[in-house]
Amino acid sequence: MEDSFKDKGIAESRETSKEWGGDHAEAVDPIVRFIEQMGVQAQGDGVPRIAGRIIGYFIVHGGPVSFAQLAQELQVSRASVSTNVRTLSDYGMIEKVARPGDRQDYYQLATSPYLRMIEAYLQRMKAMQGLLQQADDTIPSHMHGTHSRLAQMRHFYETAVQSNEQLLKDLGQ
Amino acid sequence: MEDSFKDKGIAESRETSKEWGGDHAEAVDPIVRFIEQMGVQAQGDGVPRIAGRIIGYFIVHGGPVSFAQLAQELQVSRASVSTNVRTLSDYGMIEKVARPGDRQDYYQLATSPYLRMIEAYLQRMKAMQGLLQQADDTIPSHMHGTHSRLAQMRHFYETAVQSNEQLLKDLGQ
DNA sequence: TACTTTGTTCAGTTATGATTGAACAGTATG
DNA sequence: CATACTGTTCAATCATAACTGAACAAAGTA
Repeated sequence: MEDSFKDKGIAESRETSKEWGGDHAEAVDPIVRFIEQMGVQAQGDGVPRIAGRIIGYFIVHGGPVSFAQLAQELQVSRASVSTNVRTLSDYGMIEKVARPGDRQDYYQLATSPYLRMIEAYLQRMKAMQGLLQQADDTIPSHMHGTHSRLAQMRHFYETAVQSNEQLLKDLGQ
Repeated sequence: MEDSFKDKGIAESRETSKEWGGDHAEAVDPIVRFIEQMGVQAQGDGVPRIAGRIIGYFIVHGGPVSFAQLAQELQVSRASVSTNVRTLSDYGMIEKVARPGDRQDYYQLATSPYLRMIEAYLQRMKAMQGLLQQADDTIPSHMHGTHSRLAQMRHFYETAVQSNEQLLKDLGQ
């Protein structure tokens, strides 16, 4: 771990903080706060909360982090760490790193974690394009209104895909 | 309704088609197929299935469609039509239209339904930017690694937001 | 060999949000 | 006025997916 706050974990901070039902505005550790917000944001984006929290954790503590550490600090089961870490790896947002003489798995943020998000976005748009193509091919051609609206929609996705592919290029590599 | 296929509804097509468990490749009406696929796609994008099906229905049958018609053709409760139609309206993807001498609510596809999708996307990205800003403001400044990663992430969202705002302009208006 | 550590898998639980039926309010129409 | 029609609201149900504990496999260590 590269930061000076060696072991400032979530679990720890939680223990020392007061009850949640407490009277008023709790002075929450900004780090815990950030990690939890990442979880919520992820949830809102249709991604598992834990995955979001893991990314948040990596943003805070960049360096290689062990599997066990994630489970402990984020207070989630090893099962959840396993599945979410795999998802995030498949996604290309984090990557496994080896540590000589240590049997544990270590992970760290990928070099360009965000590009992958765009790629996933692109992929969903392309799925939609396929769907539109198929509709265009199979729906009776005399339904002019339908085909015209399909064409309009296709144009939209065409443009959006191009724009995001450009963005991908602009973001380097 | 503008198309020649006056009343080719989903409900109807369903009734006449064979059982779902049937032996082999069912020859599904391409229109029904498209509408259902839109539902599935929507679901995958974190949008209620019914909302996706409604949009699909409007793409097929552009013209003003009545509230009751939606419930009937898509075979869903009026309650679901009510909530989803409201959501889609709020979103700006469809709009209510009046019909002289008819008490029912009619809806039609908005002029640029897709722009709104991008706008919603932009909004979520801006929420993330706010979150990052806050983290940057509150996390102790001596955590250099953290701030550096936050900066990197902020740069990403900066670029992505700009790109999508440009896309919005390109798509007219 | 027996024991520990580490990660995965899977069946079961829990949480969340979509969908519905029924009750309701408003409005027309006889 | 009574009745029918239209859309909304809300409590309850249902479906889906996140999350967990426990069993397990692999691989190290004693």
